[in-house]
Amino acid sequence: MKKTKKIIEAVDPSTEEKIKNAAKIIFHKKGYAATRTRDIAEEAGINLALLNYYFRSKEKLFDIIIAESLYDFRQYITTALNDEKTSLENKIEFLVSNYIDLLIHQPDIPLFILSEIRNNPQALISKMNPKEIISKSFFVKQFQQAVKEGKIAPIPPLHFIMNLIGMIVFPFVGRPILSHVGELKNNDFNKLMEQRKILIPKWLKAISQVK
Amino acid sequence: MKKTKKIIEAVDPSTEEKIKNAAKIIFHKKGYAATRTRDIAEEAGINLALLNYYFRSKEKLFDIIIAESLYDFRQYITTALNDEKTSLENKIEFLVSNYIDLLIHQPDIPLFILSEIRNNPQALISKMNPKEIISKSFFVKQFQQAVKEGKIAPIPPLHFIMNLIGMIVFPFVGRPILSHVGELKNNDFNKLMEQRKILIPKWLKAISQVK
DNA sequence: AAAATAATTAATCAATTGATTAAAATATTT
DNA sequence: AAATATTTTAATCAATTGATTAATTATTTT
Repeated sequence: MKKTKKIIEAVDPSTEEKIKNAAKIIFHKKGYAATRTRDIAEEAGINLALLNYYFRSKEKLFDIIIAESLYDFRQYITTALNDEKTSLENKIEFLVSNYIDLLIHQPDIPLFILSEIRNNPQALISKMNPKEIISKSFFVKQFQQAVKEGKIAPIPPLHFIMNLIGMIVFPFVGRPILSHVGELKNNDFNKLMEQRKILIPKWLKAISQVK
Repeated sequence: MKKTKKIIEAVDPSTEEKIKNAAKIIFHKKGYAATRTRDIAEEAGINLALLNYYFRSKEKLFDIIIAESLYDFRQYITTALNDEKTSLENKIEFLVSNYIDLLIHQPDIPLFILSEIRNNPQALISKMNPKEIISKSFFVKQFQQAVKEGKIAPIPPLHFIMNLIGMIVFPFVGRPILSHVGELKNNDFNKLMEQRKILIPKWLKAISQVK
């Protein structure tokens, strides 16, 4: 890393990648404050000094990890919300299904992002810029059109968003409690989430008829 | 605190209370790991040593705070779920309304509990013992009866619980994002939550008809 | 092969932080 | 009022932790 960045990445990204992968695991699981750089080094199987050698500081490494997490998080929403070819219903089905898939593979992302936002709301929110994602989306245009046509009850759209995201995300955030209540094994939980891929769109449809 | 505990509490609880109140604010806002005992002392306006004088350690103080938070959290559910006089519908209305009231006054509780559970799942879950609360509740008996009678679609009850708690809790957990998306002022958010007191029971009813 | 560059390690530093101590101030008891 | 007990404070300690340094090993370039 001393002279040119390009050379390192071309030559041998393995150490750098090892650190990033380890950092992602630990940061996601414990959050910024509870994470020790020594934990990351141990998880990565490298000397502690290498962490600073490649990433300068804990904070800079963290910034990279959370930026990538936010990117994943955004990507699944934006692509789903902006397909101009699909109907409103299809969009919801697509969004729910993709989102649950992401969370099955990276279940710690929501609580990680939400608790880091708590510590530093402005910075992180401006990075994910959710207002623009949603308000400028093709989805919202279709939604407003559906309200106009009387196909959807005229409640504030934010309620719909809360219900949509909440029904997807909350099970993952509350997973330890829910697994305990339902005596779920690892796989049982995922099965329930697979069911929700089908059910949530139906539920949202039913909800949108309530006045 | 040196000799008899009773005397202190009787004589002057104010310092002890100041510390507890400050600890609650800081722990709720930042979580255990990110909280410095010095932050608590400053918030309470007392000398740092007094924290250890009254509570021995950061961890013991934290245990007290989270135990009380869990107690509040439980209390609102258990009382609502176990009134044998009310109907299923009334119980849900009552639960939703009470719960939202609690969260309007203590909006940091859910994310606080959820992120601390992430760090120490077994200990905290055994303290709140959600399985017993729910499975032994009168509510569940009524719910199962309603399914039998065909009044509710026969989906796993856990889905219903996820939706119920998720619709109540998620807005508070995702509040910074949602407020940004909806350009909400402090009071706007609370107004939406007041609306949800009425809407969530209706939505749950609509959902329970979906098959 | 020699020189130069990059990666890795062990040792150490400095700041932070939870906790303690001994003395001072305040309140209570006799 | 004197003696005793309790509360509060300033100073300090010891462990943790993010970060650096200087020396060593590995790799690349000439």
